[in-house]
Amino acid sequence: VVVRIAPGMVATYGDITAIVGLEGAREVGNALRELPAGSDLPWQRVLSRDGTISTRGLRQRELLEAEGVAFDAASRAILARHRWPGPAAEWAAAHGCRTLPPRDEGDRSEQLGLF
DNA sequence: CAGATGACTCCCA
DNA sequence: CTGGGAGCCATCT
Repeated sequence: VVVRIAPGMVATYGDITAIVGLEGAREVGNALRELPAGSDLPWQRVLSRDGTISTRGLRQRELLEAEGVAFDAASRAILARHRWPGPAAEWAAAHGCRTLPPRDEGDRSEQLGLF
């Protein structure tokens, strides 16, 4: 599922668990922690519920900023703008996963850059 | 088997 | 908005 997250987009641990519909959010983190050093899997696109980074050091933030993800003053990724909507219905169905519930209008208008 | 831990979340004061 | 505390669950002592 993580591989499906497009560059510049992010998902929360909870999003991933909801999509796979099995483990608890912590297990997603546990799984990602086991990734080998040079993994090509976009692990950096998975964040905590509030958009903060759980890993230590600056590595994850650097990778995200490099692909265009913006952070606020409190070091939280701007979820309203970069949160991944979830897998397409067809893909989810084909892989035994669930889709994410639609997000509210406030977030949507942020994504469209309205002001 | 009891206890501690952690790349998690929620809820409440 | 913030901190604390309690659920949560697979792993590891």
